Amino acid sequence: MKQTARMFKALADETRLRILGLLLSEGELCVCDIMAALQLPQSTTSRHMAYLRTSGWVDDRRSGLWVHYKVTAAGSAFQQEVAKLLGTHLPDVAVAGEDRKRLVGFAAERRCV
Amino acid sequence: MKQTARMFKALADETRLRILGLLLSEGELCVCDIMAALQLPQSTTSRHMAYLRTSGWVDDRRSGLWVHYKVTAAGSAFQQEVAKLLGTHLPDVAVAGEDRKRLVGFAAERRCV
DNA sequence: TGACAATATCCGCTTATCCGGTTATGCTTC
DNA sequence: GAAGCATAACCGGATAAGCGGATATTGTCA
Repeated sequence: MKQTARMFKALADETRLRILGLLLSEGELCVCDIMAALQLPQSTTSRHMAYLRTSGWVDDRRSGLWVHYKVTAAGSAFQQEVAKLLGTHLPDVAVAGEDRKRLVGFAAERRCV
Repeated sequence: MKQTARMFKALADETRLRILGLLLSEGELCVCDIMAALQLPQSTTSRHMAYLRTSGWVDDRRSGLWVHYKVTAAGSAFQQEVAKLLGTHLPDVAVAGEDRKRLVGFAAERRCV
């Protein structure tokens, strides 16, 4: 039960929901993408990514300087069901659309591989 | 998005998850049932019920001295999907079984209608 | 109306969480 | 191996959330 609460704690913050929504609709993104899309300072972004990582929502992959994150596929069956629901719901929220728009705008100057 | 975060905030606490689990498996319960099943002081129980009520997870029904709570059927489609998932997952958690057992034990001295 | 029972709210306290600036780490390139 | 960039960890302050005892509210029944 503690574990379940921890899992939902990660979803109980608007910023982390926006990040998960973006990852669910776009697939894998690097930290700089997320900073640009959500317009967050680096330290804030990194802290939320660490929270999502340690609570088992995302996996990271290092590639040179850049760290890429994606929603994990290794969670419990329950968690995967929740992720599926989030994937159908979050992209419909208005803020998520704006985040995606900013991400596209950033793609031009994007340097991470 | 804010609304979604608020909805998950209600799920980000172990006690509230236990309460919801109990309501999902048992249907309607009064506050004294929940106090007995979870072995919580009255003020703590009431505060969590208020939280669940104002965050739109439960409906209350007053009957004389007693207030009965049940999981609402009036939420958004998304919320109802989440509730369905909770209903299949929460009862499997060990603590939930103990809560149900204590509830049965309390039934004898139970006076609320 | 007065005593009592069930629930809600208030209060003071402790702990958790969020934030952004600053500093540290780790990788790459020259 | 030094410089530079992307990311992570740390820090201190502000806000929010949890807790349970005390008190208030609301309903019941004699």
